[in-house]
Amino acid sequence: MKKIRTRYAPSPTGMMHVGNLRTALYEFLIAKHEGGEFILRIEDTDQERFVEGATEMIYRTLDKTGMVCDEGPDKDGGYGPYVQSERMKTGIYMKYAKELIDKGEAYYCFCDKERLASLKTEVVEGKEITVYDKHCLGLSKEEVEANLAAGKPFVIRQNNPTEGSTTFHDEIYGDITVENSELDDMILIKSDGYPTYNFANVVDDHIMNITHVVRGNEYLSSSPKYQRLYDAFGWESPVYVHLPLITGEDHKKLAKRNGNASYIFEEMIKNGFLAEAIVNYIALLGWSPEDNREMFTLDELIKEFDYRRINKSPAVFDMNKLKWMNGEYIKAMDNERFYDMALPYIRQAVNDKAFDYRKLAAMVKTRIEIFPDITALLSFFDKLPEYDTAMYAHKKMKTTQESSLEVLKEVIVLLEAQEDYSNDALYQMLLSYVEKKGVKNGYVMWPIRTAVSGLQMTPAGATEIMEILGKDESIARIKKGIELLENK
RNA sequence: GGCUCCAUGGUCAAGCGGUUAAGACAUCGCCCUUUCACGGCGGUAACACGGGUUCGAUUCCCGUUGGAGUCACCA
Repeated sequence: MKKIRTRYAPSPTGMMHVGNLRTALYEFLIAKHEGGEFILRIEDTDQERFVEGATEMIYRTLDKTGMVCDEGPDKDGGYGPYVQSERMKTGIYMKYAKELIDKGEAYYCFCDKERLASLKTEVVEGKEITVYDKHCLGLSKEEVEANLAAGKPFVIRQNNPTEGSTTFHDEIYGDITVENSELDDMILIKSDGYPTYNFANVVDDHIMNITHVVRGNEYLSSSPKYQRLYDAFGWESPVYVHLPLITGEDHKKLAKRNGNASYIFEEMIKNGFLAEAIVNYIALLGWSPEDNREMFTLDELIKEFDYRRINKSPAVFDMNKLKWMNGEYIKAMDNERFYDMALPYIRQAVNDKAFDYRKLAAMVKTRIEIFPDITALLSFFDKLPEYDTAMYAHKKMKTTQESSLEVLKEVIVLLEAQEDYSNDALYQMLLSYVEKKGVKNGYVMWPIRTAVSGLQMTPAGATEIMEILGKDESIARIKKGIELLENK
């Protein structure tokens, strides 16, 4: 069997969102699952939309996610160049377009904007629908020559039949047939000499020996036109794998432009998501393994990924579930790596106060989903928040404001006498107090924790917090609590 | 609007003619606990509708409805 070759062919026109990333991932997995090759090709045929730095960002993203390509602009595998603007300089697109003209499968078109505008027949949902009328197909050879000689601007259009139908086969969606009369004579070569995406794509995929064309299903309805191109050239068509769309909460396709920044990969990384978690999550958007497994490393995905199990229906991107998964990755993370990643957030939360950062890191590790969660969890260490004394009353702990005041007053004496402020020592000390008093742990711990944190919930128990805070600050906070309760 | 595709809980998703219709997130409750979290246990919640085919349809076919995609000298 032929070695599988897939390609990721982004256009450097901006940010990469999770939809693009998922396409790249599936292309990567399909190839790697069968020991094939994954190729990166930059499709920069739109000179107007080109964005400076977009190509570098694509490299960074692939690098960060571990999708190493076998061939690409910086890794020649004998099929280069891998950037379409460079390929164009070799003249291949024009050469192939002319071959099509010779075969009668394409033709020169000299129609100007005005004439094209007059063709616009209707407006649907704000979009103008134009169907080209094959006007220039009727030009004689002499007229074409004369126009060319006069330097008149031209485009080259595909010449599609007006009768019959075209069918192509997709691995996920099966056979898809479209009436040829529905096929517009799309432009192959633009008036600036650049090929359109449609044309460059087919030519390059063929020349580069791409065996599996994997792309989003927004291309499904135009695929018959690509199929006609393969047929016109007499080329064997590739295996098509169209992927179900990923949508936002609104069930609409993720758009790169005017899209929601929260779906852009780099933004997500900035916002505290892990690349591994994102990759794992999007792998499951449109595909599922044979068993019920959900947690996969990239290598495990390569092993398990069978593209025949790809879904047909679109999938809503669920930020909630990604957060959950991110939390799972954080919990499973190596402590050192977690510490390094958490440190900036910890320092920010405690305003660079001289606490034991490692202990703080250990406290929050199992309690966060994304790194910025750290701030809200730890900022009380920096500054005791204002709080309502009603918090001292807790039904389950059997505490009231009065009982809390009593406990705090008794305990502050013990705490002042206490020298060892380690968690264990404090806990033992308080436990013996609890025992002497003949109450439940929470009866004592709850008011202390409240006084020392001012919060309903904290990432640690009372004694752990005091250990971090140290003797002076702990006592100051408890005194403050006593004061509040006395003056309520 | 034409064309194309899709249709299992709020979301992801298993199922591929006979099942008590899995599992995960979210949600709710209980247990554990120095609060919360973690962890454990459990609950609520789905085959869009109507016709066929069949002994039997979530599963196959047709239609309806609903949703999405597309209709550029953008990719």
